[in-house]
Amino acid sequence: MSAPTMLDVARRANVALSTVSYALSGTRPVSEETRRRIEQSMTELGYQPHALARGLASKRSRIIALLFPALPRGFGATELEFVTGAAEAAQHRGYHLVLWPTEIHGVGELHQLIRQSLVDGVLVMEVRLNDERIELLRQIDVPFSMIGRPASASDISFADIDFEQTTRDAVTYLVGLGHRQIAFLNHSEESFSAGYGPSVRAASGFDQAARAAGLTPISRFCGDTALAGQEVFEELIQAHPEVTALASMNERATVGVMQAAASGGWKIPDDLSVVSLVSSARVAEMTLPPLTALTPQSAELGRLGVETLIGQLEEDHNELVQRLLPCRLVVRGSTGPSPEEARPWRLVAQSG
Amino acid sequence: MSAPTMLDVARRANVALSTVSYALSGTRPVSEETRRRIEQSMTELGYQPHALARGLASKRSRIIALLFPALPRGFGATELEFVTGAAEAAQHRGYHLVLWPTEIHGVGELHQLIRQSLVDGVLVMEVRLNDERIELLRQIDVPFSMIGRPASASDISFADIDFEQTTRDAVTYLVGLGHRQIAFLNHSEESFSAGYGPSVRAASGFDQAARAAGLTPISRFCGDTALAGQEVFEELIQAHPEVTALASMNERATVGVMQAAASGGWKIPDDLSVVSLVSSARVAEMTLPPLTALTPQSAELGRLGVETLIGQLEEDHNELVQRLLPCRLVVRGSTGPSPEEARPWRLVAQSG
DNA sequence: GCGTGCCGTCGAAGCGCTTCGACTATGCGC
DNA sequence: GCGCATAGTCGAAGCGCTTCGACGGCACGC
Repeated sequence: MSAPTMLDVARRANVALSTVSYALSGTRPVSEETRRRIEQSMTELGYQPHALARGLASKRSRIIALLFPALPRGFGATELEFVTGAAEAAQHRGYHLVLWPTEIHGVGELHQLIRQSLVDGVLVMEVRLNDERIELLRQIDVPFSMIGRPASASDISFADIDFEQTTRDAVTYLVGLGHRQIAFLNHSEESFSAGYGPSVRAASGFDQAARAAGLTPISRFCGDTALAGQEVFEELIQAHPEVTALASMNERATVGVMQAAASGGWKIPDDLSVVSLVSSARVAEMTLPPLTALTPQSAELGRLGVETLIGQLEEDHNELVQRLLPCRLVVRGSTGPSPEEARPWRLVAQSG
Repeated sequence: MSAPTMLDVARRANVALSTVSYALSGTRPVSEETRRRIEQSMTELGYQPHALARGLASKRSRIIALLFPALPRGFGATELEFVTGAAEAAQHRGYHLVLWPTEIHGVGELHQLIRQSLVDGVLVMEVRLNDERIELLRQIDVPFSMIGRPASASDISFADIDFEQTTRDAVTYLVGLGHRQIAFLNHSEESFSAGYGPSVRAASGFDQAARAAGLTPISRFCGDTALAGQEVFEELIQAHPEVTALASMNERATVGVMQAAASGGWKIPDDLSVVSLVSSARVAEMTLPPLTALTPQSAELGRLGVETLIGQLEEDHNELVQRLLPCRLVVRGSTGPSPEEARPWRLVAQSG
């Protein structure tokens, strides 16, 4: 009453066991007639190949590991979508995805896990600019790919959000609405100095885009709390009352900004436009008005990461795949035309 | 240059292959001296057992599947914590966790996956009150356990949030602050009628707790958007201006409520206390003031689910484990004493 | 007509492990 | 002193699959 094996299928179809294997894998030609009998025999028995046996014999488990930092800060809907996107893509390609939280017991344990020959390759998430996992994987010589990327990734495959492009898109969008005084709200200065990729890349994208548009870049670091956002906003409008638009990389601070703005009598989007960068719909829809946001194609990134890795595993030419995906702009209620454009008296009042 | 096998270890230690196996598993006694030699030989070679071979021979893969609905309703930080908690627990027990998104291709595919003998057991997440996956798993006769639970789970192991207790805790907390007019904000009426567990259970918990405290339960259904929250709040204070506290199961609506309250001139928590049920810290800290919340012990639930399942797999007595975990109250800025208590003139004004 | 090649199939040898049966050496009861 | 359990070890038989080498047949070229 246990599961049927390949031998059962073979007997029922009156062929050798190996022929069934060839019919299944296509490794060697099998006549039309024989293939038909084998397939019928398989469906009749409800045969499913035994994953472990297959893996042991072929030395390819068709399992890939998803490496993610345990207890990460700010793990949210976006990251979850990476995971589900990756899992779906893997399933689609006939692979399985195992979850390996790391960094609790350090990188040594990772080495041991890989030596168990359970996985064919590794997909690394939440890659930091300087990530010891990457170096280790390279040394072990296991196929891997990343979602995100370290500072120098010249020879590794990855899929990542295009933070610079995303920031430029935000600026372009705001400039198109007539805004000329645009502020950029980043994560904390600590995370920036620590080389947190998104923070660094978005900042550079902003400066670049602002200069290209002939604007003076105004930037602020800000802790990842609503309260910090509130405080930074107060300071910002003190220092730059002329600001009409804000592009924020910092979701949690953004909420604080909006509430501070509201209690300060600023109407969003009439007096101030706010666009949230790299922000999931889930968060963007949590505010009033809902945030115009540049939303990462997270599931797509997860999918890409898996595809890239499987490509490496299945082809021999082992080509480098590096993909940067920009975020998609979803206009909601938090952005509108520049007040200086819509209500030019403001400009007059200021210059006067 | 390939990985060392058990045979390599055996030769180096001058013992039979099977002796190495016994030393490793403890299945049969091995003398102290022999064990020492074997262990030394293993560390010298950097031996790691081959997971697939072990699984094939022992008929136990030490892999468990985590089943979760793809594109589920409001998959957020809480659910992600289930996953990471489960993955960590599995790793800790020497198991691997594979991710199986389901329901895109229906339940039939699940059956096929299980027949591949890749996994020893299944952990089901986001269980609905009437969940076909449960019935299927039971038929296939594969060990499984759940995070969440269907309507009738008399004979299945699970770990779930204690929604009823959580709601009672919220009411008790508010009553302790002097509130006597407490409203309950649920998810949409559709999800309630569809038998969405949290919605149904929390509602019953609220009615029960309110009656027990001698209060008249006031409840509202509400769509899962800030805007819907706003509208429901307007309607609610129209119908029940006496309300001083709100317990909400609906995170997204809660945000709308708070903003509507703010623009209506209500001060939180002075005029209105808000407590968010089954809400992650991540969301609770996104508002101003930050929300007092009952936060689920998500990682713990994931851990419990895995432990329960592994227990089933490893012991013979296959005992039933059903655990309900209440949420933990974290007081933040959105709750305070009842205004009627703090400022009794309000009461006078109303009665006059 | 006979080599040459390819098609289609078979049998057997692993993949690296677990586990069973068997064997020896020892200790124990009586 | 003999039987009998038990500790400690070994060899071999799988687990269910992939893959290699081999072999018979048929088509082709010349």
